[in-house]
Amino acid sequence: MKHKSLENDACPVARSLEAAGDTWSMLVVRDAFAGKRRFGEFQRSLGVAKNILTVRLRKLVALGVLEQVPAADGSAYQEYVLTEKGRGLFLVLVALGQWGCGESEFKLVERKRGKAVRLELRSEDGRKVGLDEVSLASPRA
Amino acid sequence: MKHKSLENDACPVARSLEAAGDTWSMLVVRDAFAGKRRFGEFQRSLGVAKNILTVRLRKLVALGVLEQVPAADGSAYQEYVLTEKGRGLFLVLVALGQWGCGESEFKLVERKRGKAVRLELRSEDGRKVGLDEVSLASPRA
DNA sequence: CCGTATCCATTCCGATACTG
DNA sequence: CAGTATCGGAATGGATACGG
Repeated sequence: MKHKSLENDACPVARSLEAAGDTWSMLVVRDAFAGKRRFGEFQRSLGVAKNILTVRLRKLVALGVLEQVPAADGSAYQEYVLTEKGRGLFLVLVALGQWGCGESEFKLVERKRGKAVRLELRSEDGRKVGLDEVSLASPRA
Repeated sequence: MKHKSLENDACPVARSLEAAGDTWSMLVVRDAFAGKRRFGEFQRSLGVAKNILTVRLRKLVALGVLEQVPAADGSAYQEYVLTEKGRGLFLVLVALGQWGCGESEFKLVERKRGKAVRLELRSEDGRKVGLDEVSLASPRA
């Protein structure tokens, strides 16, 4: 049977994995957040085969994470920039980064003041909430 | 060439994708957070082939996300439970869930008070920080 | 019930060559 | 530079059969 597409799964986590659930997509997004826009920039940064990159870029465009805009330098090519939806993946990226660093040495700073910023769970009234104090009431999670 | 392992990549995002960057691993983790522990529970919930599940469980154990413990019911089998490290993936799961729901209808509640909880960026002194106010100063991101 | 083993189809990925 | 085309090998996934 064909590999099940998660795109229409009831669980939002599963749906999100459509964009995050392969080796390269999130790394492309990471590079996009780092300001990369051109095919060659992604290709050299990631060391991915060009045909694979082509497919991934197309998929991210189809998912509405990236959009193609005419190159700023007047060349005949496209640049790939994050959409509003794509920028929403920032929290996912930060969560992955924090976890990969064991919760301590991940460097995320507020531009204006240069102070460290962290990802946290907060209740509606702004109180900090611990990982073990919450329950997931999401569909099929 | 062999598929590049991200395990030793300089970027923490890339390293985390070793655990999150395939179709099934994060869904297994999601189910583990939902209280599932047994091979068959995962298998029926995910509809994944048993051989693939075996491989994924082994990988998550090897990565220190899950650990095997003797079954509570005295059967000869194992149960798979989240380690401390594995529980750290909760923020990643929440980030994916929030994104999949377009930032609104994701249900995460504080157990004690039943109030909604959200994932946010906060500066060291507790101020809420917007997505566009921060910069990533992480290696290779 | 909990896996392991095997087989086969599909997909993914990397390398290379090629085009404009 | 920015892709497209093609190829082969590796990994992934599904189905099923089997054994503890």
